[in-house]
Amino acid sequence: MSRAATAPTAVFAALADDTRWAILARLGEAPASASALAREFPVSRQAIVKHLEVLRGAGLVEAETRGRELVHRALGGRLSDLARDLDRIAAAWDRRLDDLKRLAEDGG
Amino acid sequence: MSRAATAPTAVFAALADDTRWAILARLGEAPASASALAREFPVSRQAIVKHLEVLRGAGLVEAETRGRELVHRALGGRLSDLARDLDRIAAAWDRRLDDLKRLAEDGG
DNA sequence: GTTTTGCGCAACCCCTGAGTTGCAAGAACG
DNA sequence: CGTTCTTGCAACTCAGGGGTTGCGCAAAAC
Repeated sequence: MSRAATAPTAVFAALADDTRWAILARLGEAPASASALAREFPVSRQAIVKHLEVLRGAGLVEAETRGRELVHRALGGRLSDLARDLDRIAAAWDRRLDDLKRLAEDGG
Repeated sequence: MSRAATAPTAVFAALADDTRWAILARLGEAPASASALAREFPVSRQAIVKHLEVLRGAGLVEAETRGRELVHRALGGRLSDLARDLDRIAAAWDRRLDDLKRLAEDGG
């Protein structure tokens, strides 16, 4: 229970960009290298590289050297962890909201 | 099935800021007005207002006029929807990864 | 061995967004 | 009515991040 369920803003920041999300989704279909992605996306290879670094930093992507290429693949683990946290947080909000409403009705 | 499970980057962007997340978490505990939040957080009221607008735009917060105050409260709905989507996406990634590995082993 | 092809580093541009201050207006309460 | 509290709009600053280009280098490919 030592996971940081308090402020997952770092992962959110990694997911908050459209290009980056597109790259991630693409890697979710099949692994690819930066150069390969640069051929598929309308941005430079360097832009792709930066995005991949961010994604790797957030634990959403893993890289492996294969030949002279650096192949990246999407990891579901971090994302499903996040999903679990978000669900718990959302439930807590709604529960507290209900408590407040109940108090107001009982008290009025 | 018309929900945009493809690119939830808008909601992510709303959640990607530490201050904004803190405000949202605070609203999850109990509703509050912008001025009230400005007294609790080390930023100006205007900054709070901007954050609240972003959160409202993302469907994470709802506002209601109460007396002369505008009271905001956190909504869990959007967040749990997002959690569901993320979980499905993560599962798809891992499934595809397994398929690829299986193919590689069978093929080799 | 020469020519691709892919990666890494660095410098640079530019726009967005977080934050600030200042001021005007309107509802609550004395 | 006057004061106070809260809200809203506007202009401004400033750092960070997405994107680009250029160059050098190493590993494959031929």
